Amino acid sequence: MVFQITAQDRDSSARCGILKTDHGTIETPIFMPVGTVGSVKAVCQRDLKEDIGAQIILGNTYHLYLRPGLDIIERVGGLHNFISWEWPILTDSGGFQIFSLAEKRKLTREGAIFRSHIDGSKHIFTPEGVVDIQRKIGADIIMAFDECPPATADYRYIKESLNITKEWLERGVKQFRQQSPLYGYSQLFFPIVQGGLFDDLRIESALHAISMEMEGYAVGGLSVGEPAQEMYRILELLDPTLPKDKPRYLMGVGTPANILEAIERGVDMFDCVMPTRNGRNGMLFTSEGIINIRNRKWAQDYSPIEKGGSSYVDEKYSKGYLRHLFIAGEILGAQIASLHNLAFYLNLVKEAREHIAQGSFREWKRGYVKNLERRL
RNA sequence: GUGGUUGUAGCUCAGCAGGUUAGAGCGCUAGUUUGUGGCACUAGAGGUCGUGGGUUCGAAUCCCAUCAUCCACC
Repeated sequence: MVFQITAQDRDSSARCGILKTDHGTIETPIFMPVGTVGSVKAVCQRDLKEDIGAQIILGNTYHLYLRPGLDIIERVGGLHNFISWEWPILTDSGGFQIFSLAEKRKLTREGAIFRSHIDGSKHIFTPEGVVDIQRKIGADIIMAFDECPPATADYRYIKESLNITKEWLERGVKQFRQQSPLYGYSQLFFPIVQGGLFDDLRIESALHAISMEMEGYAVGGLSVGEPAQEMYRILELLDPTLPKDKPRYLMGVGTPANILEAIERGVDMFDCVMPTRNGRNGMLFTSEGIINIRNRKWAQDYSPIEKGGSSYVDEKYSKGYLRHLFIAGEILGAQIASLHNLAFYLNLVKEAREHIAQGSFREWKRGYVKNLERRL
């Protein structure tokens, strides 16, 4: 049993759980900071762990495979050792990258042929190969290699794509079962549910994924441009279909409101570049709403970034100082904003956990969401 | 004092054999960002072209004067 439900909300599908890995347990619902190339951009590992309490971070198969390369990671005993992060890591398979690098890729049944964005060299990813790569990277949770079609794709395209994703999943699972971990700790394998915005394809994909009997399931292909309501609809559709006793991971989502709405619909795990990417560009998530710290109105605001915020930077530095750092192009600005935003996200899911445990999740969420998207 | 140089957006400059609403970079103002090719991207504001005359259908552009600037020589 790697996943245990510890609390179930009365009037929604929201629940709390504990996901066990050999690098530590993860309390769900959880937000996982994205560390694509072995670094959560602009945030050092000590701050991630000791200051804001990150429990698990992401790496990316596509990026790590290209740079620094597997031999370098393998020789030091895996990504944890390489990047000095001794807690859980999940690696995305690179399916999304192949999709977002559309001009340079070529999909075949065998796999995806693509060119490196770094040096133009040609590579092929197969479902088996991607499992092997993630074994070498040594992630605690490894993801199936899927095709992530655009939101605008029509039924026929999505159906075709799903056939490939299903076949690739079976091959990936087979490979995963045949190979053992390389570094003495166990690894989990999560299939990815696709199917676009079409109910029958989503259900088909979910049932197929469930038949693999893995320890957790991901929902992919959402938040790729469709309205949020569509995403919520799909989650509601999948909620009764996916096994209750396994963690559900909604890939790439999202805004604070997206996350709370998804938690209500039974999702346990999230990742998103938004807190770090937007943070680097001067956008801050606060309990009062969203602020663009570069705006002139903050120039002489000497109040803390966020009073009572959960990172030390929140009270240590003023908005006016942070604005100055951004206007001056100082790297410290990106560091402070990234840490603040991640702290906000991690605190968001922490509060969600507390309210689920207390049975007050829905009322709390309703009030909270109103403020969240407000622009200050 | 004499000869020459240069004055165009907040800054640095382009435009000058005369011709529609004078441009660029940076800066400034605001917006975008959802399994990270991003200290990125998009948009906007801002100029009596030193000043005053003149030539011309038409002047940032040609002529004269003047002011400022820098250089060289007395």
